[in-house]
Amino acid sequence: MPELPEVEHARRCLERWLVGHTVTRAFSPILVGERVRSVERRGKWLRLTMSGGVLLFSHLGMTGRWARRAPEAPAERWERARVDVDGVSARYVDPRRFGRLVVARQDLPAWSALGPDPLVDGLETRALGLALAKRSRTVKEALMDQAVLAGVGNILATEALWSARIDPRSRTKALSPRDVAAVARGLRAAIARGLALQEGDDSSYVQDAGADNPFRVYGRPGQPCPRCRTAMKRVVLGGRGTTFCPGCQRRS
DNA sequence: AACGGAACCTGAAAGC
DNA sequence: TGCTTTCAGGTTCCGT
Repeated sequence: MPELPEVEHARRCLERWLVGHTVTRAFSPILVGERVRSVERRGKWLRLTMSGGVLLFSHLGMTGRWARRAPEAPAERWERARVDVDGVSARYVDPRRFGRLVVARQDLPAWSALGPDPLVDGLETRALGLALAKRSRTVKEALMDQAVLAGVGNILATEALWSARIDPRSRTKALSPRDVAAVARGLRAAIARGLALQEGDDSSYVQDAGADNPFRVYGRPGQPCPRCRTAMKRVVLGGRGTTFCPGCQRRS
């Protein structure tokens, strides 16, 4: 689930595997011979800074992940790229190919345009309220706007709005300061939960095919709301499936 | 400028 | 069983 928690986990993995080491082999010759200085994250983007100032941006799209392998290990199924240092090979695997890897000398526009990152910059209720108020769409769509808050995707938005008891179709303008505070709390909790799910020396998905859904609301239309037992509904907002409880999520 | 919708690509799960 | 449809954690482009 490449949303903020998964990407943060990927960041920590890449940092552990690569920082301080020199690239011995990579998908781009520009990277070979460079030492990896740092691995940063903003929203769903990763930025690796190399000793010579070269930058490597990585976005995991829908199905991307980084996996640690031995340099001599065969290519993974759907492996798209690799970055090797002494003894460690980081493999980029992405079945759907929505992810991106970009070598650049300057920050990408997509990176620079990101709004505040909840972990890097903190998630302030007041700033969130101001950003939301500028949009005239539904709260759910506004939360997923990367310029409002970097890193929030379909799952975090869905879970946070359920926590806040707010109907995802509510208009941002209609939210009270209390509502915004509740959304902020919901997001912080969802991010913390997401991070707690991450484990292992691999940025792969926690849930392999067939594993059970670790979320309370996301992906559970038709099931009883964990809070009030009303059957949860699925609607489409901004082209994305959205699950919510019509019983206890209020429309503002 | 802002919004909805299609496109990008591939696989898994559900439906018939 | 097998063929078809639907859906998927994200972004970007295009036409209105």
